[in-house]
Amino acid sequence: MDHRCEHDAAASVGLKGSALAQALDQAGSRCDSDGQRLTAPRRRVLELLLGAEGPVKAYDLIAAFGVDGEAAKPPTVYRALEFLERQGFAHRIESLNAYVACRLGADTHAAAFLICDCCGATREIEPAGADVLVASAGRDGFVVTNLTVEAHGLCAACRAS
Amino acid sequence: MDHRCEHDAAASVGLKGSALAQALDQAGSRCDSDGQRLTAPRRRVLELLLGAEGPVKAYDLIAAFGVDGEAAKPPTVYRALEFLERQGFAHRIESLNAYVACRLGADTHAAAFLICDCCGATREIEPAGADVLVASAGRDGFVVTNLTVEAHGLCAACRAS
DNA sequence: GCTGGAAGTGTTATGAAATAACATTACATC
DNA sequence: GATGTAATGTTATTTCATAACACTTCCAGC
Repeated sequence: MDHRCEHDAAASVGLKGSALAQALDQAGSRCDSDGQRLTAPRRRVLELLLGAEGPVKAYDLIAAFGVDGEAAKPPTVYRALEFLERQGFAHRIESLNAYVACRLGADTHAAAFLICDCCGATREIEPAGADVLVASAGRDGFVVTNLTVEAHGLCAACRAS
Repeated sequence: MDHRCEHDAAASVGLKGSALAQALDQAGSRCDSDGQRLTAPRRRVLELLLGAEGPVKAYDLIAAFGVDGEAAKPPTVYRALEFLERQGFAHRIESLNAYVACRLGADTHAAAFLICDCCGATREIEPAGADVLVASAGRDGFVVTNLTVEAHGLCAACRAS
């Protein structure tokens, strides 16, 4: 989204150094125990997402992929993103065409996002009220397998200024 | 979304003839009283959306725009869509990159969608539980201006077969 | 009725996002 | 070490959306 203000509210701080390494190792372990493989490109994309301060566009990942500054081919990154989403390590934010590392750590889960249209800060939250919607849909015979909840608006910091 | 089954569940029947004309006139009246203009291209795009049986891709609108079969230029349709969304006559479905006419008639409102990944049927519903989410966000100082809720899954018909 | 500004449209071109298709390589397991 | 599956590499293309600028329409105020 377009940043209309100058606040650089870093809602989710990017991981660095040992914290980053630890998060990656955790992801690796979880893949192992799930019979999945956190291969090099997948690990690299997750690393980029975890290190970022907010949602990242696919083509920014593509550009940043190579440690030497060399870009990846689009399918490389899109495949990795698909895997990371499937495993619950990352989420796609539909209304931004962007991707974030999952910050709630739990297993595959429904996610919701608060997206400040002013500073761009994006916070992942538990989707309050989702159970109500799923139940309501269920009464109509509709089974929800995947739920997208994205709330745009203004964060506290941007409202204050 | 890809239709994986053969059900052609028409969740929202496309309007035709006098029903369509009436819906368009109603939209025109509401624009008048709101100081807005339902110009020719806007009216045409709304007509296409109302006549469709489900979500429509922007480039399908572009292709179908000319009554003589001639395509429109992309900005023509995208501008019209932007207007229709702003006025609450249409919604964009982020997870499909597609657009639908609003079926709930009310003024600008939050919308939610149940999208069957099998037959493609898409139903607009009142976003049950949205109040909970908005309230929850509000407690954190976040003011929601726009809410996207899209539930993917299986509709009753597709589950049955 | 002229005029000036805002809103809307037409048009060309381009940018951004995502995937199709097919060749090749890694990896487990038998 | 043969075999099948999963994952990756690579080229090309398709799909989705907007930038930029010229032109027209509409209407409020003179």
